[in-house]
Amino acid sequence: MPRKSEIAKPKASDSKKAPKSKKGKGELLPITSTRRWSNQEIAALLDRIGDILAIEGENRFKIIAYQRAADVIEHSSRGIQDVWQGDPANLRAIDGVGEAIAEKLDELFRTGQMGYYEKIRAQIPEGLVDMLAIPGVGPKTVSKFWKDFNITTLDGLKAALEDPAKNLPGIGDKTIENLKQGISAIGLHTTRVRLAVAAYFAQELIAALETATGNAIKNISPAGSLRRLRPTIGDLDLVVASHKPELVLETFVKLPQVREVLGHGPTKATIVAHNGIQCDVRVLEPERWGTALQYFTGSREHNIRTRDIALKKGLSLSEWSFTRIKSEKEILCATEEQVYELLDMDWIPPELREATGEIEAAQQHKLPKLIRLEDLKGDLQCHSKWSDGAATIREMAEGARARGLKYIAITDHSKGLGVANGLDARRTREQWKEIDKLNHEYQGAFRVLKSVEVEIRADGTLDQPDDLLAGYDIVIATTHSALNQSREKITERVLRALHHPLVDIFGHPTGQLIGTREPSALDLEVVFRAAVETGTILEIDGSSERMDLTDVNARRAVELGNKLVIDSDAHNPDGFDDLRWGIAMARRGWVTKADVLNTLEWDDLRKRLKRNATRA
DNA sequence: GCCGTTTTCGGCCCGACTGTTTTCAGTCG
Repeated sequence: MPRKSEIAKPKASDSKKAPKSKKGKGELLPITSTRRWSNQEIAALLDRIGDILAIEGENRFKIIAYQRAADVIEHSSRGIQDVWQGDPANLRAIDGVGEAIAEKLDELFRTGQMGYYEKIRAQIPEGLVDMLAIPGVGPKTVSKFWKDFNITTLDGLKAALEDPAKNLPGIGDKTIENLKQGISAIGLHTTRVRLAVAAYFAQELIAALETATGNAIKNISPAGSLRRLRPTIGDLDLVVASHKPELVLETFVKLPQVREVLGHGPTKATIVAHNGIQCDVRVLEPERWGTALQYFTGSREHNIRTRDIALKKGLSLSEWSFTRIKSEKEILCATEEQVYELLDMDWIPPELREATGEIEAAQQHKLPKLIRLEDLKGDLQCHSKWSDGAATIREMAEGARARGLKYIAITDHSKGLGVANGLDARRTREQWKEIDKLNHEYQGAFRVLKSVEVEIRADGTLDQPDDLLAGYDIVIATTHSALNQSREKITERVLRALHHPLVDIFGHPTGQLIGTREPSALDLEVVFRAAVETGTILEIDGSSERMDLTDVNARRAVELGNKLVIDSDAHNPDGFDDLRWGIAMARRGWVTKADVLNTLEWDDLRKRLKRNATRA
């Protein structure tokens, strides 16, 4: 939920110095030439404008307008520059983008410059925005440093805080201490962790808190971006229903996982755990569970919209309750369903609460029926000891069976990927014999598919000959090397593979590794259209490091008519549990069961494959 | 700066916690 940690890393491939807001050391621009702008960069630029305006003391609603536009653009499933198409009027269709911002973005796309930004950034000292990165320091404080004390840089502030002779009226000892700590902590609390890491840690904290508080806790749930299953999590939010909030919070801040207590009041506490994850806990009475959980799940923008709808119905909505504005009478909601019902909406799955159309859909009773984990009948990417996996094919099959799956494709790597002990033709045919034997044993109760994760070479050719590719049940093609190719080059390379008649699936399309490797420069819009045209299926790789396609990309792909598969990319039997992260991305992307082909039985799925369609 | 099933003007979500300028502004979520 926190605005300031929602800023995704700009694409490394797109710019050397990308716009950044609130995160410190964010030298912005220079904007010098026309090029392609990622949504993240545009959002960061608009946020930056908001920051500057805030320091200047501008009308706060103007600042909010820039922030909201940034938020919408960042969460958009389409590249804003693609939407633009040379006409600012196209940008006006984006919620939160009006005439003024549309004109400014138009100028940015046409000229590579934004005059307004250049103008306002020249009005304040360069270093002021960097100081916003200090936790607890906002625009008013920065403005005070500047105007009252003539402090305009982080280093200047640091020196002033250390200087006993420096008189800083209005800044007490406690604040000075907090500022010193805050400066040294810049960047420490802003790293987002992967969804899986946050989810498992939340489980651990919840178990510890429940054990330590006896029966004081009536209900407890993750909220915030974790409950919405965003690919990465900034802060961990937990909501607790209890009649003993003091006891719960006293216990919480003393848990062994806690490194530092940042705040501790009667209903709320904030801590930093030893693993560096910041965690907020809120406690309310069980009678208020519905409004509490709804509010803390967010997103921020979803809440603003829902509260606005409440206002139009004469109701004020907070985490505590609804309140009739005229009579000041409280209406308590013990469930989230009641909250949405009072707003005349269907209950909205948390994964959709990003203010990207779910509210309108819920009002019109047109929410999609999202895919569920139990809808999956098979997994079309996993690995065995034959390449870089840790288990035998039999062990993998048993792991999948234990989770209710009916088939898996063993997709050990092709030989070009030397690091992964890739298979050549001879070993491939040996592996097929083992699979045949296993399938014979299963007698139809389970099926192991002959498959390969074939490497798409830098020039777009495949790493295995066609006669070998023709022998598999199904083939998934992926890129692992030369991921830093230019947009044109890597797109052309992938298109070549999509047009290959024996490539059934294009796996983990962008090659991203969350927090480690940015997505490739691939033009997904072009790739998605080509996949539809060629009948190539796109993969959501659920491995918690990949989650690729991500939510917005999956949504766009389905909008364009693509079919998907959701795979675990498991390298050991427990790896099949990663299917849940793939499902998370799919659900966030509004994906339904009908969009995902491995919800089908193998016999039905087989008929949908390109290799079999083209033969028929 | 954005927006409209009351509005093209006049609104814009709501509350917790902290520190200090002791009654509330600033920040955060």
